[in-house]
Amino acid sequence: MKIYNTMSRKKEDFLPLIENTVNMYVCGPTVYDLIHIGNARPMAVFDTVRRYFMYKGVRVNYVQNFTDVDDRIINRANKLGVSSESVAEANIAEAVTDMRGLNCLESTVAPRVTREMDGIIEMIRTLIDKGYAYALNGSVYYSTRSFERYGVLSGKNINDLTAGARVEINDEKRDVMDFVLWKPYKPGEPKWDSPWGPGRPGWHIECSVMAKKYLGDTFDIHAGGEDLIFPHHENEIAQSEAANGKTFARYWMHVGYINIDDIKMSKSLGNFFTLREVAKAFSYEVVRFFILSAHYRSPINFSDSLLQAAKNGLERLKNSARLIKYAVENGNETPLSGEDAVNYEIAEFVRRFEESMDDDFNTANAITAIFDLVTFANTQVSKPVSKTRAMSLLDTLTQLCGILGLKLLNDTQADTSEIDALITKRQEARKARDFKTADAIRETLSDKGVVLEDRPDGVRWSFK
RNA sequence: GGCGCCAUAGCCAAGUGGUAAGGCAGAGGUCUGCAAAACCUUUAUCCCCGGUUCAAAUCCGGGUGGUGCCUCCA
Repeated sequence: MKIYNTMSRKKEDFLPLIENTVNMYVCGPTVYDLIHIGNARPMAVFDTVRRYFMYKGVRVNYVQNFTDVDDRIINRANKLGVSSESVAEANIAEAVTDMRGLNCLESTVAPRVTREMDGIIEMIRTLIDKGYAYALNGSVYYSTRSFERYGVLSGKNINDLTAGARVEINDEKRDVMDFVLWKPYKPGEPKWDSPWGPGRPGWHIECSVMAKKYLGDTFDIHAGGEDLIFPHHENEIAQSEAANGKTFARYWMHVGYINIDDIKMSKSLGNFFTLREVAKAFSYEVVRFFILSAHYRSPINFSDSLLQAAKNGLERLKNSARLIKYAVENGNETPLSGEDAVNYEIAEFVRRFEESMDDDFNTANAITAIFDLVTFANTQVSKPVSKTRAMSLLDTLTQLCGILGLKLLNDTQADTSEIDALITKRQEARKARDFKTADAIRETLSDKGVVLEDRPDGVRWSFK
């Protein structure tokens, strides 16, 4: 398996530190509001990465944090006249709802900054002791120039940065490129005690601390959005490697941006959508499918028409699952000739799927393999087919889609006798050429989520 | 100013040396009371110029256009 490593800027063979276990850390959202679709991309992508590892028989320790102390949360809380804890608490709950909606597996650990203060203070103290950080007037700063490798991940040179960076004026810092590890308390903000006085941690230190605590000094994959490469991940490396004296993450994975009209979605431009509103207009599943339909490192545009196209494509997969399921329930009991050839074909689709996923999680190509499987399966089940053959088609399709976190069949149960009665009634109407009534009944059934197919051999129905 | 990325059909999107996957949309066909679904057929020489090579969308150089990071952001 190959993974593109942002650090080396090339695809590398992936070799986990511990056999059969992958430790990965994914930077999670800052919970000041509902998460937006930009947050949804790493969630969907790295959940898929995780599922694929699991499919390969590898255990995954998946850590995704919630940043629950931050300027924006504080601003929000002050605006609403409530505590920042309650803002964070409420939005974590919302984020969890959204993540479940996206069908993301629960994190092995979902740490929160506010519960990790001891570790944070500990690491800051270590950095000061080792000469990488300095305390000043209640603040603690990291001295970037003390860390020789600073810039390795983003490919930036400190001197180039200082030349053009629009840095806020802060005469206090020894160097404009230094970043804050501990911020002194200001009225209206939450605070924790520390050796440097009351205050709160800077943004970057939290991930260094939580990754160390839950995954160790060195772990396999550190993941997040592309916009975290600099300065966030760069700073994490500086902190962790300086404090621990070891390699931090061995592979860095970053998802591309989500754009609106080819322009990056951003807070400052205000051109963003919450995941909640998009899921309402389409569905979480469509969002997930849409995200996975492009390679995770490419930027993707977001628009209604693109979502609609994704929705239609996903519909095709679901229809296929329905057709195959019907064949599973109604197929021949005894195997037909040519089962071996079919099994060989099926294995070939799986092989192609894996080959694509093994190549830096190329979900776009993996989906192609699925579509080809679907065409094959649809052809198979349009002819007489055995239960066992239909079963292996269905198992394969649902398994591959399951790796992508897509559920094709919904398991809603309803009173089928009522449905059967309506279908009988409709058939009588059709026989009498009373198509108006027949179509009305079809409409009624459609509202119940029942799809009808009039076939030469009778009516077939299934839940959508 | 420094450092990057991208440019493939109407739309989206794979494809890093051997003569263009897939999806959506469109067109035609099979099936059908009409639908829906499905299946079949059909729609590109890969931004431009030059170079390397037996061979380039794929490598190199130049250009054009777009965009990102250097500030909070997934």
